[in-house]
Amino acid sequence: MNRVFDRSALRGIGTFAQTMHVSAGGDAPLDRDNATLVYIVAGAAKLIARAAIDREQVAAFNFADDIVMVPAQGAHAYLLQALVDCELLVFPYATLRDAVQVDPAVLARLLDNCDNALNRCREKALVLGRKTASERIACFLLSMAARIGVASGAAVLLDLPMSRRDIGDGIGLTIETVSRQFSLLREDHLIATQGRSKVLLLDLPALKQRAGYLKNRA
Amino acid sequence: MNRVFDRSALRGIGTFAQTMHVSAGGDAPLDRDNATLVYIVAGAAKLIARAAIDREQVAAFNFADDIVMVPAQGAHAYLLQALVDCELLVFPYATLRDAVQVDPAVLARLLDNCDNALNRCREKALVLGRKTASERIACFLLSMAARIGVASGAAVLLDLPMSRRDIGDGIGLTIETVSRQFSLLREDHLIATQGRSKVLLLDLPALKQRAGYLKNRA
DNA sequence: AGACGTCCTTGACACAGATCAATGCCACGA
DNA sequence: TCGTGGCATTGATCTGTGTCAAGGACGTCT
Repeated sequence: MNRVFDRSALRGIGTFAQTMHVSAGGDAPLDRDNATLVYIVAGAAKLIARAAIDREQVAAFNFADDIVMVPAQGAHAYLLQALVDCELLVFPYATLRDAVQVDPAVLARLLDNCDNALNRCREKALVLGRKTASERIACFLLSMAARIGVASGAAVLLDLPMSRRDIGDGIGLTIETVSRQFSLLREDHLIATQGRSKVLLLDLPALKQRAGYLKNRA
Repeated sequence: MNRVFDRSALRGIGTFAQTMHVSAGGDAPLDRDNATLVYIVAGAAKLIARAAIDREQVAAFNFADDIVMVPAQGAHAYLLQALVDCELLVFPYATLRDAVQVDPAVLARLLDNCDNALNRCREKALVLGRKTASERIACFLLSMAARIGVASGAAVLLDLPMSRRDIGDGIGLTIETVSRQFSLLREDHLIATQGRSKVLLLDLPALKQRAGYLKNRA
C-alpha cells in the first residue's frame, strides 16, 4: 500500500497533527479561518460547500487514505462531515506546507494528491454543468465503482455510505430525481439494489454508455 | 510581483520547458496522454472539458501568470484554448514534479497554485450545482472583477476576453440565458456594457447580494 | 418481536431555463 | 466608408427537473 503519510513521513510532521474522532453525521471541528488539510485514517466523509443552510453542494466524497484540502471560509462555508465514524489526522495547511519542505518527496505526493482532487473536481464541474440527470447518476455510480467498488463476477458491488440526499447534493439533483433515476436503472436491469446502501452494477458497458462519455476515444 | 516561476526557479527547470505561441482561438498542442502543466506568460485562455463536440464545460479561465494543470484524457478530453494571442511555457507534469524536488520552495508554490485552482473549481461546482441563472452571472462577474478588474472610481471595469458562449460554457448556461441576464442587470443599473467585451460593474454590493453568498458570515 | 422514526419511492403539477427562430449590432476587411 | 459575417439580443414555445404531497420500506431501539 502506498499511503501518502507513511511511517517515515509521519515522523517528521506528526508534531503538527491533531488526531480526531468524528462520529457519523458529525462535523469535523476545523478552523474556519484557515485552510486545513485532513488525512482520513479510517471512515468516509463528505466535503460540503454551503451557500445557505438549505443549499449545499457536496464538493467531494472522501474515503480512507484520502487527503482532503478544506478551504478557509470565503464567500461560502466549507464543512467536512462524517458519513460514518471517522478517524482523522488534521493539519493546518500553511504550517504543513512549510514544514514538509525538508522532505520534498512528501511535498510531491501532496501535489499529486491535490492534482487528483482537482481532476475529480473538474469532472464534477462537467457533470454539473452539462449532463442530464440520467448521465449524472451513471457518472456517479461509475466514479464510486472506481473508488470503493468490489468486483463480484462481471458485476461490481457498491456499499454506499451516503444517503440519496448526499448523492443529490453531489451531482446537483434533488433526492426525488435521484430516486427516480435509480428506479429507471432498475427497470432496465443495469443495477440491482439491496437495502438502502447496497448497489450492484450489473452492466458496466451500458452504464458507460449512459454516462455520456466521449465517443471517439483516441 | 511574486511570479511562481521567477528567474531563479526557471534556471533549474527551464530545460524541460517548451515555449509556445498560440494565436486567439487556437488550441495549445498538448500531449493528450499525460498531464501537462502550462504557465501562461502572456495572454488569456480557457481550459475546456469536452464530453462531445457540442458539449463543452469551461473548467477554468486563466490569465497571465497563471499556472494551468491540464489533465490527461480520461473519460473526457481536456483542451487549453487561447482566448487571445498567448505565450505559453509548457512542462510535462510528472517530469517537472520530480525535477523540482531539488527546490522545495518552488514545489510549495506549485502546491499553493494547485490549491487555489482546486478552491476555484469547488466554488464553480457550487455555482453549477446549486445556483440560479442570475446568481451565476453575479458570481461570474465578481470572480472576474477580483481577477482582472480595474477600479474605476466606485465601479470596476472589466474587459472580458471571452464570448457570451464561453461565459455560458463556464457557468452552465446557454448563450441566450447569459444575454438575458446581462439585459436584466443593465435594466437594474447594476452594470453598463460598452461594445461586446467591456462591462462596468456599477454596484458591487448589489451584485454580491445577487450572488447568493452566505448571509451570516462568521 | 413490534413499533417508531427516518429515509426512500412514486405521482401530479409548476416553472426556470433550454430550444427554436428572427432581428439587430459590432468589428473587421476591402 | 461601406459591406459582410459572426456574435449578441429578444421573443415564443417546450421540456426536464424541481416542488409539493402522500404512501411505503428499511433499520433501529426497546
